[in-house]
Amino acid sequence: MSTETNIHYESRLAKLKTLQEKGYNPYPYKFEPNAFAADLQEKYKDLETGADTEDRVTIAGRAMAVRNSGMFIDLKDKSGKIQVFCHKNHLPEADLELLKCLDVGDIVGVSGYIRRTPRGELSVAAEKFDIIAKSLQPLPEKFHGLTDVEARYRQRYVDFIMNDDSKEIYKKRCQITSAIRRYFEEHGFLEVETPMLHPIMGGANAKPFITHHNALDMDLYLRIAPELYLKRLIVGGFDKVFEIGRNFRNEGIDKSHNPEFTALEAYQAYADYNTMADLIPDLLAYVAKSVLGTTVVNYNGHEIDLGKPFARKSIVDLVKEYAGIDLMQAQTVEEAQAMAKSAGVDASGCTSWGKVVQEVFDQKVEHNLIDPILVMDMPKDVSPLAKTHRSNPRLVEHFDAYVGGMEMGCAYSELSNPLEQRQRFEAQAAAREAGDEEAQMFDADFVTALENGFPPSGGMGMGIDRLAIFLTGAETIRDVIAFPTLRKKD
RNA sequence: GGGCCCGUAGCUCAGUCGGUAGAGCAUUUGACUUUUAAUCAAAGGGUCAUGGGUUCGAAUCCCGUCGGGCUCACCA
Repeated sequence: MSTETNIHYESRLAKLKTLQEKGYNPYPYKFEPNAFAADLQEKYKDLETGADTEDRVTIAGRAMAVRNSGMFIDLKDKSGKIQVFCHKNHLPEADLELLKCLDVGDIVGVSGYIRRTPRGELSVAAEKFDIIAKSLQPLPEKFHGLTDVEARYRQRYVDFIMNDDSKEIYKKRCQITSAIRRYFEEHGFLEVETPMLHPIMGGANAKPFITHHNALDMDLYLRIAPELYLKRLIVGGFDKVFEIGRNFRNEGIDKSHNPEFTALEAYQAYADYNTMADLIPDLLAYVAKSVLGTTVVNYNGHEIDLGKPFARKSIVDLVKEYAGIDLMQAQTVEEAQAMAKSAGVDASGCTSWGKVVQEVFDQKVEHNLIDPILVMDMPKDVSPLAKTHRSNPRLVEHFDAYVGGMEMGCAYSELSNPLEQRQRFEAQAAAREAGDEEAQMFDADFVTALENGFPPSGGMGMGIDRLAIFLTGAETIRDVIAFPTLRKKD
């Protein structure tokens, strides 16, 4: 961990003072480059070794390496890297003096002409050199870089400076969000914002963060999902809406879970989950194509083509296929648990038929779902906000989308009957009463909203961080979040 | 939260059986000057995460605490 008292800091501070004593400001207001490293590398890729040009450019970036006492500087800007060549023959005396105060990590601005050195390195031969941000902290060693996992996340800016992979993954993640926005806007959806402070938590089963509003003297939950508010907008006549935003869940942290994560939810009136079953694969293919340039994704050694139609199978059929038991034959929890046991799954903790189905699915099926698939028709009791299945009252019209063995998103035919919604909430409240901390709370105003007339609608949700993991091949959710949650250091 | 493992210089890492704290890069000084992890010479840099214990003596052994990793549970 860097401190303010190490020898590097002292040395850099002394150089900063030297600069200031000379009347030089190493923290100017503005500097305008007119070229970027990657563009220059491309434009001059055929320039012969040893050749000079008359072409003059101004570039700016971080000095990543300094050789021969400043004669050669590797400059890195947002686009890439280019060498700066500082020779006394082309540089004013004052600028040569500046080089004595240059450290690796400083941000510099350089004007000069393009040449390719005899060793074949495209360079800007400096005719004007400036330090435009003096860095007081040493950069990690150039060869190994910053590899300490903790340091990488605690000082993510250093990680991004040193590790191009980290930067590339985060950049792609941002492009994914952008592509999702574009997709929905192109399809007539309105991007909306709904509260993150909820008086009643709803829309998902999860443990919440609780905070307090002083003036109202009221506890509030950081939202676990925006669903119930987005549906209120559908009632209000916004027929196609989507929201991209943070959800907060007070649960464990691991490779695929961060306490705050970004979710997409979209709702479309006069549609059902079949509409969403068409939309989700289309969306995923669009995003992959936008960000990766192809629908074919290599993930964990598997080649997955998001451009092909997604399989659709019911969860009960999948359980039958992978666990060899037909849970539709079980009428009670006990029968279902017995069947689960015969398939080697301990479902003794499950309090309902649906939870047994879910448990067997989690243990026997989920990890096998590498190719994209929509797992259709969930048990009713695990999904209190979806419409009862039109052909089976034990199920709801709810599917989960799996890609690469990860649950990527879900969709429902949204429950629109206020009376049924009230009953489902009552069942959840009873489960909550019985000790199920994650059962949903009764939201009376939401029921009132439905009583005002909620059109038949399809809705979907997707975890953007997980999608980013899948599309970038990131090893952990921390790599697709700029500043992942960490324990306080002190 | 449970189990296992880790924490030594700014960074990347050695440190044997418990016996004076090490290297490379980085820094400083000097040399060199069309280098590519530039090179050469020299110097400086440490509360060995932290607090206790055992011991003549602890980076090393034991216990607590803090932080991290893996994993299980919970979960998207």
